Amino acid sequence: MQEEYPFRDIEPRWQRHWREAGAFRADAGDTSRKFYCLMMFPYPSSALHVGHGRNYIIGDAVARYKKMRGANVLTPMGWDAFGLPAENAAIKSGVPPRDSTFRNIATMKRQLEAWGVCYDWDREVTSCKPDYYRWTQWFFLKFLERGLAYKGKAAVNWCPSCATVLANEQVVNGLCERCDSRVVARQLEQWFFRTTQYAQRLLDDLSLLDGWPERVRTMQANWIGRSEGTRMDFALVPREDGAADPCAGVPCFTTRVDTIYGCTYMVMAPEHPHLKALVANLPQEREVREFIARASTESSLERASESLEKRGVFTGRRVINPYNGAAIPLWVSDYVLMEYGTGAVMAVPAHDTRDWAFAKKYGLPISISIQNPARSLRLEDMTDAYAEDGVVVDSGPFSGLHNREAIPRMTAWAAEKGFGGPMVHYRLRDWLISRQRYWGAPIPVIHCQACGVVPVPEKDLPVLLPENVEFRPTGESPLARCPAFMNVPCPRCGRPARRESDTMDTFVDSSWYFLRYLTPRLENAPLDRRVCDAWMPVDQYIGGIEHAILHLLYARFFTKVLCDMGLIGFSEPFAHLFTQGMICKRSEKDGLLYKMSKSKGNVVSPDRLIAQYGADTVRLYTLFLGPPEKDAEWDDRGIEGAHRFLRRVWRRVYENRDALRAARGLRPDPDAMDAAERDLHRKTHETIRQVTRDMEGAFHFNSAIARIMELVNAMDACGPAADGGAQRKAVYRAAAETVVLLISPFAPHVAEELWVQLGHAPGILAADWPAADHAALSRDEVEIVVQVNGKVRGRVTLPADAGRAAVERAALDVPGVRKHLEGRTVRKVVVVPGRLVSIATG
RNA sequence: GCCGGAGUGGCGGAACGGUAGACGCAGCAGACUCAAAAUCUGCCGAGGGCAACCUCGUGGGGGUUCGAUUCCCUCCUCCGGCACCA
Repeated sequence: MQEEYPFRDIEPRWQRHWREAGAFRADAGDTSRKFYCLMMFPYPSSALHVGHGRNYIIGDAVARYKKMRGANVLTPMGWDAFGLPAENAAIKSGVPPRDSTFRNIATMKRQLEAWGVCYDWDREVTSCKPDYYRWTQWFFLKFLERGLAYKGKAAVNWCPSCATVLANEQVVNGLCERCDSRVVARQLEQWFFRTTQYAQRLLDDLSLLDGWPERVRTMQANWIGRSEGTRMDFALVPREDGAADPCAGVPCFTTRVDTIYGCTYMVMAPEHPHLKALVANLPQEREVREFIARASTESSLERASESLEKRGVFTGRRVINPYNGAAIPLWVSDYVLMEYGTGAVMAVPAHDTRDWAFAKKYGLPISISIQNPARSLRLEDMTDAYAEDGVVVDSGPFSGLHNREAIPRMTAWAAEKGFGGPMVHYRLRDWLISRQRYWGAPIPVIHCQACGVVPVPEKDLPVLLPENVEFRPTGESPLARCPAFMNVPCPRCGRPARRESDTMDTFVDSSWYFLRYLTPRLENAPLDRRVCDAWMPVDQYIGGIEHAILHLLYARFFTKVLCDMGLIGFSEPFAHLFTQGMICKRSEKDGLLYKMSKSKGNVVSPDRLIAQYGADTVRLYTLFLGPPEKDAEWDDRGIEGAHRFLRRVWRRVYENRDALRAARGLRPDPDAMDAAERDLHRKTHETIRQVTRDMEGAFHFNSAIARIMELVNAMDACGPAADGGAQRKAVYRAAAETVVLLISPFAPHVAEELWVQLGHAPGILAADWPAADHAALSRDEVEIVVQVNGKVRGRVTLPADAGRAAVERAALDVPGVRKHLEGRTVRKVVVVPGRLVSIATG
């Protein structure tokens, strides 16, 4: 054994040991004590930085801890390997996406290994490999069969500068994430998954996810955005010229039907499908068409900007308020959105702020139909809409009701009269999965002149991505310019046909990878239900908060669909979710804190730090930074402290090697200990208790590590002399072994090495996690704090079993306490056994 | 605007309603050393006092309690999510 901590020698050696021993290979057969520990699989972008590391280090610590607790742990890893960055790199550098992706995978795999993070690599999955995306395509076909996949026209995010569509998450505040150009809407034929069909179940089942952070559940609930209200049809006043209309009426949705008697006009979105027909050949047609044209050129950012005054024009048409029969004007304005509700709203300026502003601007009538509790609302005093609750007034048979009471009654009335009724609306929209991009799973359908959209027969899967494709960004999928790919006979009629050139959103790939890990090499099916049902749900899922909505919602949706199809027997994929905070780093330029990322140029590579300090130091520091669910600031100086600590642990074992060896087999005997030994013995077991609590609870590894540091500090106060007593050695050895065991999930290499140095067989993962001995936690004497009027005025040491009366008597007798009681009468004494006495004076 | 989360030393952060600041970083002093590094020891919220000690202190204000960083009300600030949502 060397005096200096030889991490450069230890770490590669143990990494090889774990790999060769298959230390992380799960026992596929026995799932009675199964623990599926999953980390979100990464996108293989160039290389990992220490910010990424947090995710893997947390997961590895959990997996190691669970193994020591005797669980059959499954920790697989794979690659979310399709995606835009590889393709953009190909446009820039000419390196094919496949090449750069596999090169990046090799780099990241090496980095993970150097970190000492272990996986069952036999189960590795790579979403861009045909044996994986074949099944992604298969799921698409199954969705298509069940009517859950469909093609429809939709507005997509279009970046004019990159000449491509962007995913929602690539649009930041209306700007392209990469080039900061304004994103505009474009109408394109797109493929969708019908997520809206599952909106209610996705919402309801959130209540089953009590192992999820509350905030993630809240975010999902907000995203689904269930809103209960009323639907009603406004009949059109027929045209004077007698011309026919495309529809009999205009449906609209409201959550405030109680205000309907105050409705003085109606507003349509510029994109409303019937709008142009409604104004055909009217004097207003020209103005309306100009308005529509102008609205269509605006970016969503411009349209949504609060500062922009809402504009609108009168359509020349009127509609009938179904409640009171009033004919009211129909306007078109950009403050109404086609994508929410029905694309038309009833406007109640007296009780809606936006309607108020619009009515004021265009001189539209305003009419009060809800009174405040004081019944003091007067139109001439109002400076804004009254949107609060109140009493319904001037509303026919509903006048006099409280507005909250009126809502169900008025809704029922709509149903009774047949012009509307209750309606539930969701903010959630169908999932747009088309991408006009090359580096994704091709959508497996064929377009035939005669037969229309024809699914690729299952036996022809996978639809392979062609190689040697040109990547010029033109807005059309690169696949469309690849004749060898595009031209195929129609599977139905045999005539020449063309393949779909869009590929699938990469979130489709990541919606089922956790199932593929369970039978990664299965050839005739994507999964095996028996194996899935035995291992699922994932016991602990660990990933970044940035996936709180998209990935986690899509994966839940997929799981429910697969469950409905009978492919699996459970409907929620992730029982416990842990979302770690981001690692940030202060910018050298402006001194501000930014998320560590390549684009911000503030990344810290693990490679150099591991070379200089070792993986255990980097791991320990990463976990010690702060509570893992919170963002943390990376400061290179702090890493010295972690290294110093490991060096100290190493040296303590080295310095005391003779005593430690001599104590093998000796058991600490509380009856034979002196006071210092008993303190260390107690500290050892207190540390076990506290660290175990941190591991089981909120994963507060930072405080777990602090506890272990305290134990090492305590060991220094009770060092064993080479010729010292047997008890001293035994207690010290027990403390040292405890440190090694407790530190092993965080700093596994040094723990493995010291475990062997302490005379154990290699393989600390097979050792039992220590258990706290309650007898060791007890004390003969306790220090009691004495408070007078809430302030600490003294302490007294008493036998632990002293009775209340004795404690109180002793407390009142402490000199510092007596001083503060002089001239006062004791009003009340509270005794907290073993802790304190609180005295209140009159 | 709505919904979450958070405000504690110079810094990261600890504290089942019970001694606020554990643990670490940075800093200061000392030991060892020719010297430095490493290591070890001590100090390290603010103010007052020769000292024993005293006062203040967990974003502000109020409340519950013998006792509040912790529970309740209210306000302020910051961060995150959603947002012309009808």
